[in-house]
Amino acid sequence: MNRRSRTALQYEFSGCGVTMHSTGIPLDADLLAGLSLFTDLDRGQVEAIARGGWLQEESRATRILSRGDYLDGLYTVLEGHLKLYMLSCNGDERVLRVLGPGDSFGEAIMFNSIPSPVFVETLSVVNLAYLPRQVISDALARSPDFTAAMLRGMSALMRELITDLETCCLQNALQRTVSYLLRNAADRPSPHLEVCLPAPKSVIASTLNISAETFSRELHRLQDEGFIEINRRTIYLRDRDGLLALAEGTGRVGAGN
Amino acid sequence: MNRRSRTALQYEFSGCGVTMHSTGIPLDADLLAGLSLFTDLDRGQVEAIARGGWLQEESRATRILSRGDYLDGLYTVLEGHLKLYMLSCNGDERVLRVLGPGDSFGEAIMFNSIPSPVFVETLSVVNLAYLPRQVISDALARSPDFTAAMLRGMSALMRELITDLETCCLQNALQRTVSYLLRNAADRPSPHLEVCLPAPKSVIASTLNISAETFSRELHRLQDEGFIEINRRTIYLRDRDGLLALAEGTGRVGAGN
DNA sequence: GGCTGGTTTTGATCTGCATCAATCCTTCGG
DNA sequence: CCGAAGGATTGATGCAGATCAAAACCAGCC
Repeated sequence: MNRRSRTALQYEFSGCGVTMHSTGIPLDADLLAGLSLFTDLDRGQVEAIARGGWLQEESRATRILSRGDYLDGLYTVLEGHLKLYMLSCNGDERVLRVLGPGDSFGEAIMFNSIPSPVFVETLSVVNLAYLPRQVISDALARSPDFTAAMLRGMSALMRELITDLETCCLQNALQRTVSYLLRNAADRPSPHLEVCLPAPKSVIASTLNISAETFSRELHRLQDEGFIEINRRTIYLRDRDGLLALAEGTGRVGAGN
Repeated sequence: MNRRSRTALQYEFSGCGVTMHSTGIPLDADLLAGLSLFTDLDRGQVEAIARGGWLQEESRATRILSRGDYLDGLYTVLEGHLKLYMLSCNGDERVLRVLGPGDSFGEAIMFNSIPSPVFVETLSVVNLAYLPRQVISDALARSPDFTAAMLRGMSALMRELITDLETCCLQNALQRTVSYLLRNAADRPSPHLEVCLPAPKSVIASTLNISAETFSRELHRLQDEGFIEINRRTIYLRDRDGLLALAEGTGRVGAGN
């Protein structure tokens, strides 16, 4: 079950200097400058950050961070996708979120020097920028804009976590299913009301914290009532307003009796 | 359900000879300096912050913040306790956390200029420091230590939210109860294994996402098995290792048959 | 075609916890 | 001392969703 893999921690112990590591691949400052966290920085500062960090290329299904790990820096995703998840004591996996380019992780662990509460694993080939704590601290001290961007980013994350908690604590299985559909249909242009599940139904169910069976049942219940139409992994929304009402808890769906 | 109460208790004290801001009562810099957020600041900076903000005295059961509200500053608790909670569509209350002296709220709303996803209400008479955004921004720009403290605080909050998610998604009622006890006993010096609940049991139960009845039952089950001892709102941990095992899922507790 | 491995569906059953309801136990004010 | 009003406890009952089990579906592949 535990696929062993090399993590960034290897670098931390490889040398005693804070500045450059012979093991690290240099970062491209242009790449960094495009990320929202760094847009407010001037060129020189981005270059300083790029010099202080390094690129990490990871293959698919590599564990980057385990529960309990410490981190003396943070990661920013340059390319690819990762999942951030927790494990229950009996091995159930609960995916918290999927990270993509521009997302960061490790801030909370770094700033507070606490062990990671979560696992992070690649879902594809991934390019990461690793930025040691000192580099971040320097940038914070030098640029109020960077500080503001950092605080905004963490605030946004907190907001998402609260939404997750809300979803998982005070919505039932039907509402969670409907919310998911609406959330992911919203990405598409307005009349194009279809959702293509990016993963097996069992994985989607896991992110909604319901069993695959229940997820299937709820979807088919929605289909029977004419709210949606299911075709393999593509789901067509036929009655968006009805679905919205269901998500709010104001709508009604047949009890199946 | 909504107990209306006066939000302007402050005026009773307005005649004490201190000149008033039109907006509020001046803050005591000494009080602020004692809070973890401000310990790293030098005296002059704390005084500047105190001058920029003001004291807000609130009576019990007063709503400070509602879902959807915007906030152009943040609150720090000086005295008393508040609950930060969400409401489901059918009116069920889910308490996210209980705030006490030294805790802050509103950062995420302020830094990101988003409407509040949560409600905040006093559980007792409460003294709050309100600090406008500009005051905080100035302090951040002036003091890297303050920035660091702020980031640490937000990181700690995020950590707690993740723990909450973990608690509520992959632990059962007994484990949640035990985890709560262990988490809050850890604060105290090592041999002093007692937990004093900062709020009525029903509020604590809500933060654990279980009903008050279930919470009571689990506590008494633990007491019957000799793991803890209950005395009003104080709970003595008698078998910490046993409790740890229970939280991990490796321990066993009598099924009551 | 038939075989294999993975995903989805469907039905039957089980169970943890909520909910409802009654009682008891504290404060606290008069 | 009584009575009222919140908590806290305890028991009885119900239900949403998990779990178990089996079938159906759906590739790809020899």
